[in-house]
Amino acid sequence: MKDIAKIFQSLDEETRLRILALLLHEQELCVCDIMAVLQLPQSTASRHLSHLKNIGWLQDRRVGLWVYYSIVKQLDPLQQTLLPILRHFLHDSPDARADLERLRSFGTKNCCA
Amino acid sequence: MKDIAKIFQSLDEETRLRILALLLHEQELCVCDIMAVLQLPQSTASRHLSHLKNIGWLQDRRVGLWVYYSIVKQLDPLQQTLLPILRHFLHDSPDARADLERLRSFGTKNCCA
DNA sequence: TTCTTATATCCTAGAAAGCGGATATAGTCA
DNA sequence: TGACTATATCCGCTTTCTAGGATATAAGAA
Repeated sequence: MKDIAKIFQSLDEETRLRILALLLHEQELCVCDIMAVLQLPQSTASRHLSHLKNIGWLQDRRVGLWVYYSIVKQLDPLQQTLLPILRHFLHDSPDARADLERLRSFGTKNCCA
Repeated sequence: MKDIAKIFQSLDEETRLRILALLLHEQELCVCDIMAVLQLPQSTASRHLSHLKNIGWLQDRRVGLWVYYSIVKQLDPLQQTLLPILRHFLHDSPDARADLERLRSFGTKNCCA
């Protein structure tokens, strides 16, 4: 039951939902992308990403100086069940749409491009 | 997005999950049932119940001195989607099973019986 | 009205979580 | 090696959440 609560807890914060919403549309993103799109200080972006990784939502892949985060392919059963629900409900959210728009407009101008 | 986060937040606490798990099996329960089964002080039980009511999960019905809580029939879309998932995953939880067992063993010996 | 009971709310303390600047780490390049 | 960069972690501060005893409210009974 604690595990279930922890999974829901990982979704109870707007910043983390925004990160997941982005990664539901983009294969993978590096920390600097997240910082730029969500306009977060580096430590804040990194902290949320590592939280989502610890809970099991995200995996990371280091390429040189950059670290790319993506959604884990084989999620835990509850998370696997929740994923399409997140996709559906976050897709309707104006905040998530705005973030995606901002991501597109940045194009390849970011640090890791 | 804030609304979505709030719904997940209402599920990020073990006590609230235990209450929902009970109400997924029992049509309705009064506060004293919850107190007895979860072994919570009265103010704690009442606080969590009113939290779940404010978020939209529960409705209450007063009968004399007692207040019976039950799961809302027409939930908000996200909650409606999450409900069967909760049913499924909470059903497998030993904690929830233990609570149900305790509820059965109390039978009609409670305050509101 | 007064007493009793079930529930809700108040209040303060403590725990947990988030924030973001500062610092550490890891990798690149010269 | 040393300078530089992207990311992670540390640390102090603030905010948010919870617990549970104390008090208030609401309803029934005498």
